[in-house]
Amino acid sequence: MGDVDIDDQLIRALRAHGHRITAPRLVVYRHLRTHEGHHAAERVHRDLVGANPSLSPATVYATLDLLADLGLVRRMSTLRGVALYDTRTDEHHHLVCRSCGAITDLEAPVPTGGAREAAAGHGFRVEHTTLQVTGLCAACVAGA
Amino acid sequence: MGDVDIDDQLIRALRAHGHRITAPRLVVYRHLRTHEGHHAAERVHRDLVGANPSLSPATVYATLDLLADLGLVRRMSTLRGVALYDTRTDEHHHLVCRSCGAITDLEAPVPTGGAREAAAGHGFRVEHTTLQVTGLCAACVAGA
DNA sequence: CTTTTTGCAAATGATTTGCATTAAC
DNA sequence: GTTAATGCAAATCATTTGCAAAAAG
Repeated sequence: MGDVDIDDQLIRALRAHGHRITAPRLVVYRHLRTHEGHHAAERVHRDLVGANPSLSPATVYATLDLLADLGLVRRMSTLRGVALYDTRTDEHHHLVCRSCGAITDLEAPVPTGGAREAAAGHGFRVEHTTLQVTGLCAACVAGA
Repeated sequence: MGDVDIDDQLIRALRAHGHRITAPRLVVYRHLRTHEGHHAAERVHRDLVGANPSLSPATVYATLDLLADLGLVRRMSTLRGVALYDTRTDEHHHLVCRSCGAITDLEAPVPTGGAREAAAGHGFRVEHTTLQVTGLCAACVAGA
């Protein structure tokens, strides 16, 4: 996906929801789309402020939340403190190391039909499911 | 489980790992075992400080982490900010409302064999798996 | 006695907020 | 022109830390 396509995708989503197209939004979204993975707001700000000296942390925080609301990224659950935004919005799973905190994607089939049915039975409107696999990553098993 | 049994369970776990039996640890653990659910450290402190005026927040934080390390409770992933401790340590799943933030237990069969195999293939030592079902809870579907 | 644990107060660090200014539309 | 969005600084809030005093073993 080229920069023009990335911009287009964001612009369409913003327009569709009555939001304005602004420079910070384009900068943040381009950064995410060219660095797929799990992003902390503070880190995004640090990565971008060099080339965009006027970009404020508050704007990065607001922008990431907006992108999540637009469905362009996904706010992740984390074991501790910092909020993370996942550039992937498709169904996938996570390995979470309880020792070093590393979070990596896990590609595996996880039948969630039963869970979705049970959820619906409680009147819950399911939007997404993801399996969290916690334990020790290979590096931590070897090390500690 | 009576108070004596609760104390016994904690005392055994502490002894097994070379930790001391202390009043704050008994107080916190009794509270958790008599109020099953998802607990924030700050809330636990507020709930207990009335009857235990000298109990400090720092001790509650340390105690909850210790209980998690002992495997008596489980540190939960949350969408935002506050850390939660789950009194359940058995395999179960969570409904997470993205509107009101409510987290409720979900009883449903979720075959995780494929995920566990895939994790092991990456050298990951799996300790626990849990499905996060995100969306809108019944109340929020009705309300907003 | 020795070492861990506690409680307190201060520090930390991510995130949010208020508000005047700027930029979209 | 109007209104939303930005940037800045200050505020917030959960959590952690340093350290002397207290308690466990």
